[in-house]
Amino acid sequence: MNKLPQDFYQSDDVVDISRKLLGKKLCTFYEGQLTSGIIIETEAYSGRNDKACHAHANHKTPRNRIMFSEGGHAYVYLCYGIHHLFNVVANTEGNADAVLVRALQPVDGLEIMKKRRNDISNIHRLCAGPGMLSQALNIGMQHYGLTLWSDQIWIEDVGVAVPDDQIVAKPRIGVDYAGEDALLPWRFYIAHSPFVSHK
DNA sequence: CTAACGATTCGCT
DNA sequence: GCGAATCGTTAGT
Repeated sequence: MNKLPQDFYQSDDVVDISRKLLGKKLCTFYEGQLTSGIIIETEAYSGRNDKACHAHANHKTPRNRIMFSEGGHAYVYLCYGIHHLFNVVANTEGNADAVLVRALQPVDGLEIMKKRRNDISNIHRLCAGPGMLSQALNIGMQHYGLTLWSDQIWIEDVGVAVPDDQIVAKPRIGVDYAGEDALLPWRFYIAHSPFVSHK
């Protein structure tokens, strides 16, 4: 077990952190059960200039307050009243950047994750979206604000190196409301992976 | 206090 | 491909 150190998250380049999270392993431990997956797809959000970001123009609200903390915390929120979306808080205190984790290649606790996902049979669809992976790993508001080296949720370096030419950069999903910022190529995924989300 | 709306997913056509 | 589900957050009255 080799959890990422806090300084991994404290760079002021959230796009770089977003790319570097590809190939890392996101894990949760709940009721004696370990579930995890390799991060296949991410999106970067910047509080400073990015209209798609919840903390756009550094606007702080009760929901997004954890984004203003130092990097390495979990930012979880409820979307469409149904889905919990998991983000990695980045940068230093007062700089509200975050990385949305959008897809995983399932690794540990396959049967448990399938059960949580209503006995889905297609392994490629098990964690192929931000709401899906949260359901599979049982990520919820109980994780809001936890550090990513805690005992309940954490991210490991498992020695997987994703070469730059294997990283695809595309515009982010579901942020049409952000105007020109919706065009930024801040969605990243591992080329040819069958575990990537799709609209 | 009220109302509009999502960083989505699933089922049905 | 399309539309419903579903409710906390947010901004405005």
